[in-house]
Amino acid sequence: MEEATTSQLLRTRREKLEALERKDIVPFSYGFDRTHTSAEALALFEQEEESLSDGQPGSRVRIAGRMVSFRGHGKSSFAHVQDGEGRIQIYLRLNVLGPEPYEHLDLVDLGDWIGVEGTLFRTRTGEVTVQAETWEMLAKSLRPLPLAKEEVDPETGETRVHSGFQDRQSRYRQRYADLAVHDEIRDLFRVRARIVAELRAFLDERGYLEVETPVLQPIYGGAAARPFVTRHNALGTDLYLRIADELYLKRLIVGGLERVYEIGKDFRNEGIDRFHNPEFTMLEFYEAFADYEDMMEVVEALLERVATEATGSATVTFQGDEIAFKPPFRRLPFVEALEGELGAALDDLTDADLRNRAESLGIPDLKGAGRGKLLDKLFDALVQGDLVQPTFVVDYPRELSPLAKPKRGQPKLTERFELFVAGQEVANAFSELNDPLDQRARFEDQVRLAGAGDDESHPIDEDYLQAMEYGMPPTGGVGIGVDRLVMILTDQPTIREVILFPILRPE
RNA sequence: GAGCCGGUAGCUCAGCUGGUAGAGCAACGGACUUUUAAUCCGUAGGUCCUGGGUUCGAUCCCCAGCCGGCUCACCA
Repeated sequence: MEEATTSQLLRTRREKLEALERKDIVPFSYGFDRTHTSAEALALFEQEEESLSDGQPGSRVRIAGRMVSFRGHGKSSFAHVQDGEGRIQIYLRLNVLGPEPYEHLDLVDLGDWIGVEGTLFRTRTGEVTVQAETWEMLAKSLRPLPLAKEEVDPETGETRVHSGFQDRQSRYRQRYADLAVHDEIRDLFRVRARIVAELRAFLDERGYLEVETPVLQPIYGGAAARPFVTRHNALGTDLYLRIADELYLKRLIVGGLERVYEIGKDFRNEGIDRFHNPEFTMLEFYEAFADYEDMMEVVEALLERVATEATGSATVTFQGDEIAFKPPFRRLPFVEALEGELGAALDDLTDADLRNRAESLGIPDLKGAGRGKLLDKLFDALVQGDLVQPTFVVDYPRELSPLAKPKRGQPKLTERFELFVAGQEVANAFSELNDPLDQRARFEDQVRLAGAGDDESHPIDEDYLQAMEYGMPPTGGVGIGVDRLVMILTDQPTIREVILFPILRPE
């Protein structure tokens, strides 16, 4: 890389760097005593302007940031400096700065970090600006940023972009440049942080304890997915990157931590598309003495609050659909929804009937699929996509839910719900199975499925069963896919837009 | 994994079924002390994704590969 940087643009910047050094100007400084952010400086002048007499300068400020535009006019120049809160214009005059410092502006490029000290004033065109008295180089940029140049059409108000940084691949691979150049991308990730902070605040207020459980696990479980495998050299053993936090969090419930939650990365060794990244952020929370009905209410309150705090409204627009996070959300029993689409009672349909229906819908890969998987596939194909408004699909078949308690009065079903929004699964929850004998039987069913070719079924976790044998209180548990929630709340079409560094094939 | 589309200057893109490339912005030199898409004059900048093939000649056509986008599949 070092030797390949022979392009004219890169060479020019190296030469400027060398010229700075020859003039004993430190190109990479050690700090800068900033007194105001750009936003603070602008606000300050707005506030003090009235009390200033004509021509009297405003307050003295020291601002710092990245130079993102420069307009030289001979003996004076204008530039914009961008910091974490926005941009502010600086005005540089030969007779204010002095000949040498003004000349040295020739060695500044767009993208350089500079610090400026000066007084605030308003230009003829009305922009609050820092009249620079001194400036210093904070960090030289040796590579041109793909800075866009925008013009707002005075008649239509439309913004025309003269150049920019559009290529998705480049944006994701060089997220630093994407962020440096796009205000809206920085804002997006601030909203994401706000969403996560609100999730925490909500749970903290309700007495949930935030915990951390292992990412490296000797046995994976808690979801149906293929894991990543890694190797611990000293132990001489394989470990799995977790596919869910579930089984460890429920061990903590056994231990008497009655409300726990974890926000962390899960890893699933599956395909990548606009709703799936191999590592993704999951929130799971568990509450002793609650059942899935209680958890639906918690989820409703949580989402209404997070949506409101993050976006200003409980109603958001996602890809053209208005989505209202207004409790109560619709409840739709799984079996009822599926029977409605199939036009028959599930009890009247054999596995072969279901398989035929699935095949006629063109659902592939049905080899080794048991009744549970067939039902699930049919649900995905027939029902899921229509669930645009927040909808709790409730009471899933037992075969699909090896960690959920049987439904009271309907033992073929479980007390489980998934929340669908915009046709996508956003949350998954149950009345947690706390009968260790039943749990062992469910695990054994899973092992049989694995034997039949289902490579996503659970292995038996003896330690988890042991924990449950000590006694696990009735518990409600919920998992929420944070990235998908962020997508919906920020109206982003792909999960990659809400993950700072999404997975790409290595270059 | 399959289908379709794409990869050309730092960025955004154009390039006629073939004659070894252009624009805007950015850059460089010059003029300009309140501009804001600054303006004006001038200059430079390319592994046309990679490797083969066809051809007198390939950014263009063919084959293979790499990377990406979209759709589908996979993903309780």
